[in-house]
Amino acid sequence: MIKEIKNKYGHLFEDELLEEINQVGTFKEIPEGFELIKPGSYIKFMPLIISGAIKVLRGDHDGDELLLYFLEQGDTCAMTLSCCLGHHKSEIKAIAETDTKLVMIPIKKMEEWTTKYKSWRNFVFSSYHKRLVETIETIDSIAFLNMDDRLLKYLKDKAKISHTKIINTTHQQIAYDLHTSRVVISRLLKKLEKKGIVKLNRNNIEVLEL
Amino acid sequence: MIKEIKNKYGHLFEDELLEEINQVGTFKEIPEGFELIKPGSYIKFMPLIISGAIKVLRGDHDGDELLLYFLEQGDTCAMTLSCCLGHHKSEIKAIAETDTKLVMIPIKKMEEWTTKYKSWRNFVFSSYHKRLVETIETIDSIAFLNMDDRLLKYLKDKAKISHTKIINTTHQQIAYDLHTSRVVISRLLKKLEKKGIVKLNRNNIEVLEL
DNA sequence: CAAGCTTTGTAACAATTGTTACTGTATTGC
DNA sequence: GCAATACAGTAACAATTGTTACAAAGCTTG
Repeated sequence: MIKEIKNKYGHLFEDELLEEINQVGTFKEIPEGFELIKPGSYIKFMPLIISGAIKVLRGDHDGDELLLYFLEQGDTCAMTLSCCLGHHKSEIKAIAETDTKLVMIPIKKMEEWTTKYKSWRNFVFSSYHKRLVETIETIDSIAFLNMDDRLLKYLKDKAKISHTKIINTTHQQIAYDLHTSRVVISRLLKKLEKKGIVKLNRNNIEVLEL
Repeated sequence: MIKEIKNKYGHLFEDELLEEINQVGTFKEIPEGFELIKPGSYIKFMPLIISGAIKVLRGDHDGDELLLYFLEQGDTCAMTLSCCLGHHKSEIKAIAETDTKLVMIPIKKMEEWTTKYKSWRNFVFSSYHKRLVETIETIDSIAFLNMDDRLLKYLKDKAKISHTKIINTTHQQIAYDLHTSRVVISRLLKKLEKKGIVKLNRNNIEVLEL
């Protein structure tokens, strides 16, 4: 494990901290679609992402949901952080977007490390910052964009995160992520196809313009 | 100054830190409507709110804007925090919602204190957490609620924050905060009045049901 | 108080998004 | 292969929100 951690986090953390991560962390390989965090559950571990991608959604009481942002290599989940440090319930849902490798850190170490390592503190602060900025960008999309532009942005983000132009998903799944209906997505996708921006197939969408 | 800081922050910070705040902080009284943070500007001080309230908005390039949340006594601005620590530009706008008293902390002290004081670290973490949660709640409103419910929530929040049932504002101002048009707000307010939930006057709205 | 400005009310209409219903076509499981 | 299921296309319509336009009422200032 130490090699992969060093590879992805070596430029951030000092050797001593890397060694501690190696000691107390648990390496995990998560398959695409696996639900890492369920709304309402208590979180006992904090994930450091080695490779792959995780999508983080807001889920309300009625089963409505909405994509907040994606996490990539080098990221951690700020909601997890604050749930850990504040011992709150999770207000979110996290699902592996692709096959993902990560290291689970017991929450107990978190507080210890914030005291002990400056690099860890900076990492935590910068994670919070990134997540806050991304959440606000999500607000931008919902508040300032029409559904067609939100859809296009969603497709581009998804293509970027999984490093492919071909997105394997259904219209219904997109509808869930954007909190709208399947019919609306089908309609707008057809419009995008007519404009030559995407190519539609069963269970997959090819983004032609990136 | 020390008395007011101790009064509002005494339960959070140890005496030594309170003393430092007293030494390096600048006490300020801000009138209602004063623009504390402009989008695109660099921030050099971090405000600790003693009393009053500040509203924080997202402002995009085209002059579109949207209310993110209110800050109250005991709060600080997480965006400021991360701007300070990360030396980023502000992506937001902050305006005094009521007459407000606050202490401005030079950003240089921030990092020093995160190393030195555990209580300060916890304060910063908890501020981030609160802001992240509130930002996500704002997403809930925009994504899951219709404009009439958003409007009612806005009115109740505003009444709560300024400790009064009577809100002094114009329909146009509400429209800016909720990023819609004045006509829409007037229309929905009239509906709320017919339902007996609010009473409308020129330049003020009385919220009857809290 | 008269002119000008701000604020609010309202109607008529447009655009966007949401809903229901029904179709056809792939895919899966037996 | 056949039935069941999942997925996508489309139309027709409803609801919500946005836009334009104009009138009336209240405040401000000379």
